[in-house]
Amino acid sequence: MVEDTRGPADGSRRRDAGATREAILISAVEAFTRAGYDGAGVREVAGNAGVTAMLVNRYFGSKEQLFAEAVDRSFAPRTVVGDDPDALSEQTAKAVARRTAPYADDLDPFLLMLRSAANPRAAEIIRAGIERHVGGHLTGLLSGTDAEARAELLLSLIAGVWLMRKVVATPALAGMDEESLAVRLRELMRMLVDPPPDGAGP
Amino acid sequence: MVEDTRGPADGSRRRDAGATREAILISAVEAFTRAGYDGAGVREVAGNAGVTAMLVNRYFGSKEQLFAEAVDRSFAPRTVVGDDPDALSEQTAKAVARRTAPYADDLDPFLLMLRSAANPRAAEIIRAGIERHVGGHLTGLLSGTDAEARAELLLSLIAGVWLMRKVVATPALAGMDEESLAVRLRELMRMLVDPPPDGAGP
DNA sequence: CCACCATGTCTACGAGTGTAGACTCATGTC
DNA sequence: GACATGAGTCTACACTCGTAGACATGGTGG
Repeated sequence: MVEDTRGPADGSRRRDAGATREAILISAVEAFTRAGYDGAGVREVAGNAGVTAMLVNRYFGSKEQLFAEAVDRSFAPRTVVGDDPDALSEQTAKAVARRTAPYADDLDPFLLMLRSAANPRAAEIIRAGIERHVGGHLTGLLSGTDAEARAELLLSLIAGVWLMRKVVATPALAGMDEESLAVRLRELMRMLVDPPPDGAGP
Repeated sequence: MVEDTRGPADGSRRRDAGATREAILISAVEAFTRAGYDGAGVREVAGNAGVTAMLVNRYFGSKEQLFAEAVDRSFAPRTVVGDDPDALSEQTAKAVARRTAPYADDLDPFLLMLRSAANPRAAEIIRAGIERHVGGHLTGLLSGTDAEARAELLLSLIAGVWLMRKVVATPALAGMDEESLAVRLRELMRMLVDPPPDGAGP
């Protein structure tokens, strides 16, 4: 009886709206992270959740709204940037180096962003998600002038490394060991975090 | 007589294989830069070149091969990173700040990359294109240890800023004035270009 | 015990995709 | 002036996409 390919073993979860909705959302995060907004289909998301495509639209309204909730779910936990302002450079650099290592393929919000930003609708949703979850939080951790811009530059650096190391897979960066990368990144991040260079007064 | 929408006014270029091929390639660079590999269709590329979709495949074999040639064409001219090793940080920082300004919407290879990297086939083609055109050139400009990795980190920084400022359009970075951004970027790039920190001898 | 409503599925549509084969027509040479 | 060759087009196929409406079904309150 191999009738059902994936999902909850065809008998565990039946007629449980909350659990089904959750399963769809989790499947959506996984699919959007792996293939991006345009590359992931509603049928694929539904299939990996053990339901039909129509149920996705019944619960989430449309693919776009499903993506919006998936972005929220993916960006909500702070897995990359920590909470301690003093150790921000150190911890973030280590986290980026570790989570972009070749063996690690977690479900990172950065991967979801990089693979979905090509679509303008998706890009707008991502922008809103960043502003709501990470942008404000990160800006609050920084002190000095241009905190918001420096926070977004920090995100730019992280996203760029993620892109080149994991998505495009440029050889030297993809093969770089975690320690060396963490050292380089920490120095770069220190420049954005610690000393606000500021314009010298006249 | 508004029978033909775009292209060479329906009478200028007729039965000129070379010119037609060139027109298709230019149209492809524009379309792939604006919408990415998945977002741009062969019919759209053909239409903007004033021909039919089939001619594209007749000249380029397939959409994938067309994309490969478009990547080559887009990455060949060195418009962002200069040729002078001494002024590399200064010139590159200024170029990035200027070409990611809100008013500027040129046909940048970085935009093409960012909007196409979601597709794995396209990502592989882009990786090859970077290695062939910019990677080696940039590595040659750097001296010291880990030149290749530092070159790719430089590209990561550029790509990240391009992504956040132009594609995702994060507010603070999108609205940042060119001068301030150039200053920040120059300092960050100096750290990757000028002094190879190197491991201190034991 | 039965009816009801939420939960989930089936069929289908219209549009769009990349691409293959057959076709038309202009152009240059004998 | 007829004809071969190459430039370009037309029609069509097999497929996927997101989504709408009608239908089936299971758990639960009366």
